[in-house]
Amino acid sequence: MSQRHIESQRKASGSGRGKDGDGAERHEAIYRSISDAIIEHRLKPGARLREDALAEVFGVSRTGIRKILQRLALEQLVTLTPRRGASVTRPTADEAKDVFDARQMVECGLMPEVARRITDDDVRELRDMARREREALRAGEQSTAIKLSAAFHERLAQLSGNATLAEFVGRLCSRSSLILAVYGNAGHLGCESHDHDDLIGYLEAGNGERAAAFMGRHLKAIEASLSIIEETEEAPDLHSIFGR
Amino acid sequence: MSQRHIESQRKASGSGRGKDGDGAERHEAIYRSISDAIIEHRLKPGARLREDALAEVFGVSRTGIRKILQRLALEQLVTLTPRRGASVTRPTADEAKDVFDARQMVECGLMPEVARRITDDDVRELRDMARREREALRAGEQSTAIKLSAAFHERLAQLSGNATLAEFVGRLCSRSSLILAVYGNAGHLGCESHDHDDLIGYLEAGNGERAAAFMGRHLKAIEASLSIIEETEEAPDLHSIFGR
DNA sequence: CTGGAGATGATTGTATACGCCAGGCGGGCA
DNA sequence: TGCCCGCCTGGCGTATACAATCATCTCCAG
Repeated sequence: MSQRHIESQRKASGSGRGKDGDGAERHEAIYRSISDAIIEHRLKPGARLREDALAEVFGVSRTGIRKILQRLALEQLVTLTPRRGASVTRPTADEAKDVFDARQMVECGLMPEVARRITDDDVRELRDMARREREALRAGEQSTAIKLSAAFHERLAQLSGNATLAEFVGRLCSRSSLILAVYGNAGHLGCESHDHDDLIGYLEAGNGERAAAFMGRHLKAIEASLSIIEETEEAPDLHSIFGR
Repeated sequence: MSQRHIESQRKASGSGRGKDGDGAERHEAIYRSISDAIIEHRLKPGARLREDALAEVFGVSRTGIRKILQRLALEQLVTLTPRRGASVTRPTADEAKDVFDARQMVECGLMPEVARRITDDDVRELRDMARREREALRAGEQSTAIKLSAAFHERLAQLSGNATLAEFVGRLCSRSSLILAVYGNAGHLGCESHDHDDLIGYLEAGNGERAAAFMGRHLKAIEASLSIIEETEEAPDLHSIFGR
């Protein structure tokens, strides 16, 4: 028992607490680690996630890993095939369309309410997020930029005051990140340079209609930038598709 | 090991298979059993769900029950408090508002697409569902009526062809059922008599706009029928609020 | 009589052990 | 030589055992 816990110490990067922490918090941290790795494309779609390996890396037993994996599966970030284990979800073209249609409906629909409720503090926060995203983009840190972009959209949804829809948008953004990993062009990242800044401007002016329309175009632009040309791929791709 | 499986036999109501089935299917069945019980108000908000008890009732070990409970928690049908176990979620007034706002946005937004895609077979199926719901209502079978009503809305969303949004609507409907259990008036059930039939009529005519507007009024009517007068209740209510 | 502290019991959280199934591989046969 | 069948191993699914924690009850002191 103790051996494992000792193992876990080396993983706890920066965590000063000597024991193994609260447990629940550790699981949350692990969940976020894996989730971030997927969203940032450090774990690519199709990558297999073996329970034993994850359990060893994070210094917990398979039980905890299984719980986390199931949560990720429910959010459709990983796919759980009955006796084959977990792997990072590889979205289909249909799913991609569904996700972006859903975002179109929900995120645009939320804009008027956001414009109505937004405060100066919120505007400041959003501008800061947009700035950091731009910086990451300019620095070539794609991983960070992708995560920040998703975070921006999610934060925006939260400002509507509807927690249920905000959570939904959060999930859609996560899945969008996966979709970008599969169908996105390398050089052409999700959100364009100052789209987000322009959007903030409309919201700050209280113009929900303009914001909604702009968000619509913004999402359409992202979707259009995807190259949804799936299937009919050669042997080497089969290799990666089937995970090994 | 075998003792437990023998125990499970008595539970498997009507299940002819001698062994313990596929396992995954059994879990799915248990999940649906609990989910249905909650949606049909046979398990009331606040009811505690002890793992041991459930494990014994369904003839599986706690491990499987935990998995199911966590899934239900992610769908917000049950609440998992850290070391206190699981209980049927008691929605707050804010959550109720969020859920109905979300339904307003998504379900109405879906109507045009549904009107565009609906087939004669779909219409037949929907009419049948509406008829069964009316019959259940007339027979005084509230549980059945509630479930059928939720199923109707979910099926409707599925007809849009967007699986992601359909799943979301399904969850919203489940939560709505919970909300009705807490804030609904006894005599005044969720969906009125032939609202659903009228809605089918608009869809069959391909009139998405009318259908969306009608759906909007339909949901508003349900929401308005709620008596969202929470808190400031006397001692006996405190008793039930805190679950024991 | 009341408030607090300790012990006890109940219940969840975690880890481990075992069984099963699928896929891979080697040998045998056509 | 090519195909098919059987074994074997790796990894998941489930159950059980253990440990930790919180609530409650009781007893004692003020």
